[in-house]
Amino acid sequence: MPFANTEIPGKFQAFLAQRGIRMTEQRRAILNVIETAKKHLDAGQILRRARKLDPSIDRSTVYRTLGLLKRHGLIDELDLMHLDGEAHYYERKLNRDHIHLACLRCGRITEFVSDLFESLKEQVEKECGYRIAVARLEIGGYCSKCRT
Amino acid sequence: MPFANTEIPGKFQAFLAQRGIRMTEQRRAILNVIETAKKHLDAGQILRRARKLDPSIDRSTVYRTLGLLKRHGLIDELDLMHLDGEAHYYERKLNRDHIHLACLRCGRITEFVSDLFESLKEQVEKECGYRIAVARLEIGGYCSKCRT
DNA sequence: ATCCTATTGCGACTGTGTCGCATTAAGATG
DNA sequence: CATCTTAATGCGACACAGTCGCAATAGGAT
Repeated sequence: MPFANTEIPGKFQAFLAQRGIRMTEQRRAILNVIETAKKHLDAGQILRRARKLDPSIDRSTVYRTLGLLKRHGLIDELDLMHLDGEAHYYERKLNRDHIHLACLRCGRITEFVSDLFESLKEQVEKECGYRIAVARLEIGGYCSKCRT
Repeated sequence: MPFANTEIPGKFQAFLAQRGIRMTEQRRAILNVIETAKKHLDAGQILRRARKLDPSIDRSTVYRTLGLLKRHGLIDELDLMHLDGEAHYYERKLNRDHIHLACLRCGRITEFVSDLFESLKEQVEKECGYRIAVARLEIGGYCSKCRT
């Protein structure tokens, strides 16, 4: 994922072990792919990369593992404005939420961290009485290079 | 859609006519459904309701019309955290953007308008050099009734 | 080494969304 | 009002994401 990888690889595995969740050959491969990815991947891409590490892996195992990681809050699911098909994209969840900007012309994805975003979430929790689990802000527009 | 319907029904039709876009029986039915909807509908629901007005309408016509309305910025496409399947939901685009809150337990959708959201978008445009076309903030969490 | 059970692969399935093509009908024109 | 052009439609077939039940497999605790 974007943002320099400051996480220790293997963090997922430790986290899951701590909860008594069984570690398998297939999960190791999938976790590895997600933890070392340098861009947002969809389920199909994760499958193809994981198969290079363990060719037997099935599509449904990827979906089941993504579900597991989502449930435990280790990854976030993104749409990235569906620039290319209907698939979802995944990224490691970091300490800090960030906004995703998708350029509707060149397709580049930019990430942006903002204190205003944090304040906005606080406002929502207070004024709407919500306990926020996931906050996804995705913006479609034109980047500085593509802006007419 | 939520937010009291302050729009004049038929606004879509006027807008499209002004651009020389052909008005058909089918489109009238679909526009009618979207303009009078009191909640967020997905393509399948729009199809079923439109068929009550004009039983001949085909699925692909609904998708093509939704595409048309999207391209002209008359509707917004939402995911609503995919609480129920993978479909997209649609709503009339209003003058003011709003945030969608989806309760992960009871499934209720709440809308929220915030000046902070507007400031955040301005910040993104300035600091990232983006021209924003669509901004979608969706929050999954637990509403005041469902919060444990 | 054994055993329990979580996890897997497989196959079949559902549902969303897309597309090409022949037909139909909007609505502009005279 | 009749004619004509072409945008829009219905149909069918398709691509692809994601899900699920079930029998077989393999973690890892004992």
